Formats: sequence, structure tokens, C-alpha cells
Amino acid sequence: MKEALFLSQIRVRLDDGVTFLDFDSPRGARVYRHSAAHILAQAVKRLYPNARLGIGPAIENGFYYDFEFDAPISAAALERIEQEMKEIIGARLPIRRREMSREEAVALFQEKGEPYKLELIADLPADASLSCYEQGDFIDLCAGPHLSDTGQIKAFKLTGLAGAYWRGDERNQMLQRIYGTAYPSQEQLDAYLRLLEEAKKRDHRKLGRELDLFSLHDEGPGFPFLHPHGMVIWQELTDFWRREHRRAGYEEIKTPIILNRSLWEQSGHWDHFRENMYFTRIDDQDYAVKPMNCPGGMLVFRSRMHSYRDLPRRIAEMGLVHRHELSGALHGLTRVRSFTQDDAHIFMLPEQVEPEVGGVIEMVDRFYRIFGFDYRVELSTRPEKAMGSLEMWEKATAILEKVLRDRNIAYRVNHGEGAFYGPKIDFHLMDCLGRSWQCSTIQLDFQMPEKFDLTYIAEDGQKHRPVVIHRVVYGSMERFFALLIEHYGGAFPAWLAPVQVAVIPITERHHPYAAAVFEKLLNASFRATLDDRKEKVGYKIREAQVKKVPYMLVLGDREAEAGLVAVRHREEGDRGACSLADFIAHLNEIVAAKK
RNA sequence: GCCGACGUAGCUCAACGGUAGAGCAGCUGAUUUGUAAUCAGCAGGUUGCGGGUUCGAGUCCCACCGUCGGCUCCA
Repeated sequence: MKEALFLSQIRVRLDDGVTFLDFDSPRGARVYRHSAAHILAQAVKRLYPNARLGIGPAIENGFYYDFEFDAPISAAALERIEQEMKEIIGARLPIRRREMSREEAVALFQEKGEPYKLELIADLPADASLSCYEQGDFIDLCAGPHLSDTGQIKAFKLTGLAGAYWRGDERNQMLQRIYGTAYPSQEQLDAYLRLLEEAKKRDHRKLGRELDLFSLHDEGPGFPFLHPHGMVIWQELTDFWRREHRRAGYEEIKTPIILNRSLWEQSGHWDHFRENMYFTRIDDQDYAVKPMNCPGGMLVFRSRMHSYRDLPRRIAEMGLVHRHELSGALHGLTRVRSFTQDDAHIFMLPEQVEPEVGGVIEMVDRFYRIFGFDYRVELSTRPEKAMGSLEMWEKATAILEKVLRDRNIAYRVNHGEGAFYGPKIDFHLMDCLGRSWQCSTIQLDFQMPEKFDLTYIAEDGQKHRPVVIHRVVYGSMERFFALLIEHYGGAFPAWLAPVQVAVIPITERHHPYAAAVFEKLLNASFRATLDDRKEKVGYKIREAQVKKVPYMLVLGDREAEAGLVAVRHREEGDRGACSLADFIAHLNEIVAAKK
């Protein structure tokens, strides 16, 4: 084994040669935080000798370690654990790697009473060489590498306590997970904590209340209420969506929310999705509230005969779906129990699959660019609970891969994450905190056409089976709305802003002029307000600023006499006076450009 | 659903087991104001819901509902 290596910030022991790592590289940060996780585990074992160790990896922005305690610990215990960690860091314990045989390792962890470690060892391949890392009175099964001593952790904080199932499986024992983060300096840690504070200010739940966009109530957990200002944004999003889809050759439909059980049996949802569905009875028959829009779409397609000349048919629907989600999973507008999907089903000939999937990819990219979102592409393959033959799945997956490769799109493969009826391409948006959210998805489906016996008449005069794509662009309107709120920090661009212009007369004698300006703005189809309260301009401006109104028109003697408007912009401040016509032209330009 | 935390006025937050308060918002009045908060007054609560302990519960205990951080799931 090579001796410890030194670099400005991190010293790492490696057994495979000399490698320098520093915290700024992703790998260096992982090593650093993984060592912090070991220190956490050591501290916990000192305070709770009976605690059984789970796993303790580094994650994005930090680390965690899972433990099984005799009795659950509470968040208050974290402070005591932090103290103990500081002791361990202060002692500058050297961290040593120990290679051992499987028998040695089993004996070691048996003696230490670590059932989860034994389970991990049992699952390691027979020829794997086992290693442990040791620091003072603590030893842990670990591939490494690690820092050379515990004193190198300069700044850390335990950030949370949560339940987590052993190996992520809800059938397993629930362990307690302690989250933390670590940085090479207190300044960096503080900067990270400040970033979290900033993120809280853009939280869509907070802004949604402050800007009066939407609300959630105990009377309907997970069923959001949209307020007038939220509805304005919603309408702009759907208007834009309709124009783009018409242009791209889509037709729009609307299907019922409640449909008979027989339909859900036919579609396979009864067997594959029942635990997420809501039910009701009508005239002594079972009905279900739709969790997806596809069966309704299938019925529309099937309601008449199709020629191969009719295909592809791109049938879109802003469909309201309801899904029973676990109560603990609900979160603002991003995880709800009822949401609107900007759905579409494309019915096509087998040879149209590639161009159609390509067309959807282009549309998704266009939408995301308008809003300035970065995204990541993922391909999800056959899940355990799947319908259809393996060959069908392989064929469908191969087509999706080909489309992505032909376009040089980088993607990640999620094995076993597909829908039960077909593989899919997902688009994950990165939000302002670096978290990713699934929004757009393109799902290939060879199942529904079979289940619903969909056909078209081909050139040979015979009936053939069309292929179906399910796709969404926004994904869930509610989730996309939430992401937009946080993305813009509530300061929506003019085309989306619930109020685009606040007209602010300085005194009552300017009210008639202000009312005339206001009227003209309404006639120009802008969303404007007239603030004719008996308040000082400063007060009215502050209020408009707080509500994040992009433009304010301040009107006093100077403007009234010259027939001008003094323009104040939300970010840029006082822009000076111009004619109302010029202002309207400017605003029209900004709105049209969606800037 | 599971683990942990939390739930007081519309919002943000106070209140050693001993009479529930403040700021902002709201309402009323005065102020007629030039680019982020004028002043004064008034009103606002069965402390999430239901039990229990206690002479006495916002405070302690139990159950339920909801919210938050995670796990799981997914748009």
C-alpha cells in the first residue's frame, strides 16, 4: 500500500498507485464526505454501542449513514452526535485500510454483531477482495478510498434525520438515516447553508401563498386549488401549448373523468394500477376515476375506421387524472393526487415511430428552451410488472435507443423503470436547487392497440395494428407550474405575469389621467391594475414590487400634462418617461418574445 | 403507508403547567403624497380535532387529521 498522499486540501490513501484528489473534483468530494460518514458512524457507535450499521455513502451535497437503534433516536440527539464527531476529528485518528479474507470479515462482523454488514458481505461476488477501513476504535466494511486521518474534516453539519428502508425496499426493516454535509472550510459550509436558505425563499409553496397563486387545504390533501393569479399563468401555459400543438399537427379532445370498470379491465389498469386508483359506484356498477388518459383516447380512436392515409393521428388532451399517492409522498404542487397531464397519443404505422418520436423530442426541447430549463434524458426499460412479450419490449426499446443515438442525445438507462405497457424516454428538468424532476415523457406502447383491438386499413385492404406513443411535454401542469414558480423565484416574465402593469397615480388629481391610461392598457389586452388608493407612491410601488409586477407606470403632473407615462421596471427601476404608445409597443414586443 | 419533527390571529412568530400576545396584513379616520413601508384608532383566536392526567393544559399523555424532512412511489 502506498503512503498517504498530500494535496492542498485532501490526503487520500489508495492502493492502486499514486493519485491526487482535491475537493473540487466530484470524486474528491465523494471521498471527503464518505470519510465524514465513517466519522458519523464511529460517533454513533460510541454513543450507542448496540446500534447496527447499515450503509453510509456520500451523496450529492453531503452524506448519510443508516443505523438500526434499539429505540429510535430523536432529532435532539444529533447535537450530541455532532459533539462526538468533533472529538473524533480533533483526535486526528489515522484511517487505515485492511484487506482481509471473506472468513476474517465474516468473523469480525459476527463478533461485532453487525447483521447488515454480514448481509452485504454475503452478496459480494465470491472472488471479490474485501477491505475494511479502520480508525481508532471503529472499523467498517468499505471499498474506500478514504482520507488519511479524521482531522482532515474541517467543517461539517448533521442536517437531518429520516427513516429509510434497508436497501430501499419497503418490505425490509426501516432504519434511521442521519444526513449530513461536510466541506473543507467553514466558509464553504456556510455558503452551502446560505444557498439552502435562498432556496427556501423561492419555495413554490411559500411564493404560491404570498403571490396568491394557489392553495392547499386539509379538506383535500393533495388536491390543489388554483387562485385567479395562478389561473392566469395556467391559461398562458395552455394557450402556448395549444398553438404549438396545432402547428405540429395535433388534434385536441376531452374525455370523461369517471369511466366504467370494464374499460379499466380492458386497458390493464385494473390489474396493474389498481392500488393507485379511486373508485365509485353508479347504478350498481363499479366505476373508476381515471388515473391516466389513454383508455379514453383509445375509445376516441376506435370510434371510427382509419385508413393508413389517416396516420399518424396525433390526439392531444389536457386530461385531469387522479392517483392515490401515499400520504407521506405529497408535496406542494409537485406531488399531488390530482393533476392535469398535457397528454397526447400518437396512433401510427410501425415505420412512423422513429420520425414521430423524433418530432416529440424536438417539441420538448423547444418548450424547455423557452423557459430556460436544463434537462437530462433517461431511457427506462422493462419493469418487473410488465405486460407483453420480451421480444416486443426489446424491439420497442431498440427503437427508442436508435432515435436517441441518431440525434446524438446523451442519455442514461434506467433498467426496469419503464411503464407497465412499454419503455419510455424521460426528460428530467434540473431545478434551481439542482434537484431533477421528471416532466416530459415519451412512452412507446404496443399493448393498448392489442387490448383495444385498434386497427387501420392498409394498402393491402386488410386490417393492421397501429402503434401508439403516449407523451407529455409539461408532464403535470401542476408540477411544471411549481417548477416555474421556483425557477423564476416568483418574478414571472411579462408574458406569464398575472399582473403585467401596475398603473400608479401620484395623487387623486391624477386619477382621471391614470384611469384613461389603464383603460387603454386593457384595450390593448394587457393585464393591468389601477392603484387609486389614497397612499403615497412609495407605498404603492413597494406593494407592486413585492407582488413582482414587471412594469409600473407612475403618473403625476408631469406625465398628465405631457401625455406621457413614467415607466418603472421591476428589476431595472426608473426608466424615465415615454409615450403610452411606445410603452405598449415595447410591452407587446417583450410578451411576444416570451422574454 | 413507514421513520422523525411540527401544528397558536390571514401571514411570520411569542407566551416557567396559572388571565393567549406582537409585527405585518385587514377595517375606520386623518394625511394628497414623485419611484420599496405616513400617522392614529379598531377589530381579529373554542391554541388542528377528540379523549385523558391535573385544583388548573397552548404547554404533559394517548389516538386521529394535516403539514414539513426523508424512505417508497411517480407526472
